[in-house]
Amino acid sequence: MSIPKTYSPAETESRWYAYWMQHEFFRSVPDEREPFAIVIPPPNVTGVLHMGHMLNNTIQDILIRRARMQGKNACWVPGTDHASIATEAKVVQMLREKGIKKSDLTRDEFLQHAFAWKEKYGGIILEQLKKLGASCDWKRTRFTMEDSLSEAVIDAFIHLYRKGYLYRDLKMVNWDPVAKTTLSNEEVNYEEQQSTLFYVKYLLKDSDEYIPVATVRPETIMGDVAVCVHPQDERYKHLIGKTVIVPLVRREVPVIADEYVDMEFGTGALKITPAHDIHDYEIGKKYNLPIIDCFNDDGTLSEAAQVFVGVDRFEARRLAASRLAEEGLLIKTETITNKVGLSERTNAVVEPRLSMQWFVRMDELIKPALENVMNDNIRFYPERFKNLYKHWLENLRDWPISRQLWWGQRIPAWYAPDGTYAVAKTRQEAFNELSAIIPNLKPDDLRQDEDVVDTWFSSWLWPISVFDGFKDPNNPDIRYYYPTTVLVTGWDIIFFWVARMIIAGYEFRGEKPFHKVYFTGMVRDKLRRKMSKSLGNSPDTLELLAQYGADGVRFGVMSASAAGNDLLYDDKQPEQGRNFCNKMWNALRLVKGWEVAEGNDTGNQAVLDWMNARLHQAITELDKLFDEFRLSEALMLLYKLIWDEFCSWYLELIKPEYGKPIDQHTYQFTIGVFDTLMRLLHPFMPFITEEIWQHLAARKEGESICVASYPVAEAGAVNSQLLQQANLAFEMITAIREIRAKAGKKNTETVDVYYEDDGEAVFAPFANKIKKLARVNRLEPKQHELKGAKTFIVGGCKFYVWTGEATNTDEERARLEKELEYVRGFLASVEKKLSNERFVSSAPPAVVEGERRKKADALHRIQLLEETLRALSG
RNA sequence: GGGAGCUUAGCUCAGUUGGUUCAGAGCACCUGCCUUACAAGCAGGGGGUCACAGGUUCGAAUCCUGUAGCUCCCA
Repeated sequence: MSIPKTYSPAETESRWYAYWMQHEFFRSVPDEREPFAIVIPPPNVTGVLHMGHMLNNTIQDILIRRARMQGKNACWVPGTDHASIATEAKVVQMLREKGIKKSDLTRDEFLQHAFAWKEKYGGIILEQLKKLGASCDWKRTRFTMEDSLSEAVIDAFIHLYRKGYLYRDLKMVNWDPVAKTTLSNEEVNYEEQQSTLFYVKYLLKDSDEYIPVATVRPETIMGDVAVCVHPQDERYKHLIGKTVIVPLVRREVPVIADEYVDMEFGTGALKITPAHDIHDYEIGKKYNLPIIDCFNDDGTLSEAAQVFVGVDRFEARRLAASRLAEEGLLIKTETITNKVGLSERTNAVVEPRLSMQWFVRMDELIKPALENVMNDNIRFYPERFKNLYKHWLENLRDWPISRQLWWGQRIPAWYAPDGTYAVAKTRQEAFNELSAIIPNLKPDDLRQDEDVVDTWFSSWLWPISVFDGFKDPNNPDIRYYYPTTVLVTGWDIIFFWVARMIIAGYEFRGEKPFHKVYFTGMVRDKLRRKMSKSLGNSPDTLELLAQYGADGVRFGVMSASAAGNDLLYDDKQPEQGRNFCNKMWNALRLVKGWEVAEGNDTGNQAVLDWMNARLHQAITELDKLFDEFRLSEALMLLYKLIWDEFCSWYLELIKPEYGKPIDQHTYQFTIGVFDTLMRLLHPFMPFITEEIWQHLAARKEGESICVASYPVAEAGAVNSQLLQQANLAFEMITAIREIRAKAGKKNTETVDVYYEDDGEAVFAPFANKIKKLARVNRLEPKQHELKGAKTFIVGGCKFYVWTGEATNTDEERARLEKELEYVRGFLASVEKKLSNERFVSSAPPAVVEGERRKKADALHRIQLLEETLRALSG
């Protein structure tokens, strides 16, 4: 049979993915089996596959494929998130390129464009996930803005409103003047910047005296309503209660005193601008000061500012500074470093702004969410994220959910002309409610809230809404799959999303949304920088998949990512994965290339038994690693099992001589082991394992490794004595090879090996295998003195290797003395322990016994080494 | 300012309830090999005072305290 020398993944992967889809192996419907459900963290519809997605989705696929093979009813629900701000920004830009301004469109027209855009581009990332091998039930694909899920959002809103958890309030919010929308605290990034601190004179009314006020924002002076000093500040104490003149607008405002002021910072006097600073707002509220909002929603100055009207805030800052200087009111300037909030979406400097918003009151809602994570009812992997979660929940503020956008679920609140409002599913319902209290109200008088809700207000319902748990709370899907088994996501959205899903789960269903949460780390580049579009340090994922194959890439991202730990990406990782594929491919070529002979008398039985024992030992270890979500360790274990033990040892041990056939018994066993190995590896590397598995035996149409049974460990198969003997035999082979290599022996040349006493017991079942792999001609008991032979000790026995020429005595002596020195040092440390009475009396007996054995071994080894040295001298 | 985490081989990191010859893996490096599955490979090899200083313990990479450096989160 002719199989190409190098494995090429591209064609193989698309062929098998199509086969899997055709046979609907990933389809899941409720039945009597145990469910194993995962809901995907829905990627942004505007998104393309990046490294984080690959890591995250590979992990989900590993868990779901393994569960499927274990006979569970595995259901992985895919979908996308409508991502209000990001998508609206993208659509606005797309329209602008076509010469259409958003402001020229009605809301409905805009939404039509947006949905058209989503239809065209919104599925790209899901197609890319297929290239990665993701075994989602694609028939279940959901979208957070499809009708059913939007209805869930509205229902949730109404539910919370009726329970008194929603309220409207004027609050200081983070305003993005570019996107013209509010941002949540989590969507603001703070960055250090160099800023100018302006020292400005606030003149006292009818006096030449002034209070110096330091500010980095002179463009907000027009909104000043007071100057505040510390009540104990000797510099200003006598001015409290007097009136000062606000520069530029010549407004008369009071000097007030509050302990909030830091006497050390700046001049110790603070200008109070309630409309543009959160702390000023609090102080303003405390002293009943007016609010003067001097900005428009796009960051330009408003009529209320009186000066620089229509000018952008940063330009206004320059203008204000120079006018202050002209008027002689600028004392000095200073450069300082301060932190400035930037919008995560548009990178615009965030403007604190007072706005009427809908808020979710969180105090009651968080209670079950906190309790059930802290008591491990929902388990976090790694556990340390519990701390972060707890800290956040305990310091949580109310959640502002209004977004001044069109793309999203519109808030179901209807306002009558007098401002009275009702929250209801439809205009008619709202009208029914309001007309009862407002005479002569007509349906058309009602105006629906212009805002949509925050995207997270829809994605927090995801584990419920994908199973239609709002529309039909008792439907078979939600009853079967909910709570889902595990959620896999990056720790960076533990607040945005994970915590809120848990809150929603308990609030809307009275039950947790998932049993376990596995947090992945962030993917970073070699310089430890988080991968991001703006840095351009993320590799092109599609190119990676094409270059190394999906299996290679999956291996690469998994091999270096312990749970919750960051992954430092390097091209070496998928390269290693690709090489691994090639290694397995060539093992297949070897096995399939053998001619098989009748008959069972093989001389391989000990090797087969060893391989079987090792295989089942490994399965047990793997199960344990999976239980603890130690996936990268599980993968490394399989890598070594396949490469080192199956390929390097096992196949070499049973490989027939060139041109000779292999016996039926060994062949069948080997195919069986190979099959088991492929099934164990399949969740990690689905494509190549399917390809090889299909080659190993004649399979029927419709058979697939996807749905083959996952191997189960047989405790009885683990023969520890045989494992021990094999290890000694391998040690011998390595020792002989080392001597050969140092002696410069060619592969075609053989050596002779002799042993003393009961040496045969060390390697008995593997004698002929040692001869084969170490290229040994004679392996016999030592009959006479062997002057000049090299020696090694394995399993407490001494072996002599005769390479055909006498060894260099000086070198050999030096080597032996070095080893002797090490063993003596080791012996000393063991004896020290054993001579300590408290060790002998308080350590577990097994440990003490182990130390005694070590001592005996060391003594024996020393004796052998000393003998050898004497013989060398004599 | 408050909190969390990290420091183990040249690099990236495992190391679970303290105890087996426990100091490991991968990559990188050195030497020799195109040995009829695989040079994307084979065989062999070198390399670490487990950040530092104390403490607990019969026993510490592992537990505790402190110090230094780094990273992240929150204010």
